[in-house]
Amino acid sequence: MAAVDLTTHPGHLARRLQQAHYLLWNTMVSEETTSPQYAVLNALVAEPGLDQRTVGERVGLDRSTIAEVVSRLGRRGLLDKVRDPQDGRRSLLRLTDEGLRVHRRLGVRVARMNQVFLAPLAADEQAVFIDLMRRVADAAEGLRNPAEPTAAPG
Amino acid sequence: MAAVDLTTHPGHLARRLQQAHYLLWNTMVSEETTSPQYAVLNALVAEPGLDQRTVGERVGLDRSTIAEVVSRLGRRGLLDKVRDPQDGRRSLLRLTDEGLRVHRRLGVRVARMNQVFLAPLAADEQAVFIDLMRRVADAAEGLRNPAEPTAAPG
DNA sequence: TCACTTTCATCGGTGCACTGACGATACATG
DNA sequence: CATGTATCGTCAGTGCACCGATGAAAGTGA
Repeated sequence: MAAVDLTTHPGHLARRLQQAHYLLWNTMVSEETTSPQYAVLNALVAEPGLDQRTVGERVGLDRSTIAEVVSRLGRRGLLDKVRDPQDGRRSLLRLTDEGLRVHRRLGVRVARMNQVFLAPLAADEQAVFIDLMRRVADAAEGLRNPAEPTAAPG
Repeated sequence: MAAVDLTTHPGHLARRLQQAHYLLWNTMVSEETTSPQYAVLNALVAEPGLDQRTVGERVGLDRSTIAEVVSRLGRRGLLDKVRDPQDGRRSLLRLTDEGLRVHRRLGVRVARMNQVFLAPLAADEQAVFIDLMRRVADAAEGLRNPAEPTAAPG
């Protein structure tokens, strides 16, 4: 009695979606470099020397998680980490040549995987899907950062 | 150079979506009972006495993960676990009264949270979103189970 | 009856993700 | 300069999610 159909629950679907993507990534992109790790590499390609916290913010990882991911990437020699001489609290990150190589090599496979992932949808549906996911994710993340008022608050 | 815009990558969005849902769940539904745990409770409300592996299949958890989730629920006294006398490999699961109570109590909050989660979308968009997520997730999971041919294959 | 194979649960290992607490550094005010 | 506040990184703890290996139980076939 009172059991619910979870296939209509967006949260449950989001979880299944993420798991499906995880598996697809493992088979089509890389078994060594995970999707969050690739996101970090990508952020540092765009902005070399960025500090750790900001990288985490860019890719959607909190401070604890970005610390672990960065630690793994550093252990594999894909990035260097140095204290900011201007601000001793910050860690500045920069890709090594090997990090750049890995990022470049994975790029093609990531694009292929995205195609396979979205293949069940028609082209116009794919665009709608991306848009809807982004709007929901943005809104939910906005609930967490409770305002960030540019103008003066009340 | 060659950095990519991750906000157009469905996998990255799926991860952010799942994280957003995780946070919303924690604040609006429960800090003790997680979303996967609720899914297990729900599956057992629908089919009491189901075996552990099938429950995992219903809610999208592999054998290792369902074992851990069931272990936590059992430790909290929300379900009972007994060996199948007909098949000594299987574990049969059944909710306790407390498990039923928790499931019933969370139902209302889950519905409220789903509304908040989907609030940024118009009503018709919400239906489309659910449909698209389900189709992508189903297809990707289908890639894993390599056929299950009902009729004779080629 | 005796292998062979399949299925289920468990265990160890890895990785992501959160919370809460901590120490170090920086900044802001008096 | 000293005190208080905010920020950054880390650590400990919990939970989900995967893989591969192992062992127990069941089924299959010679």
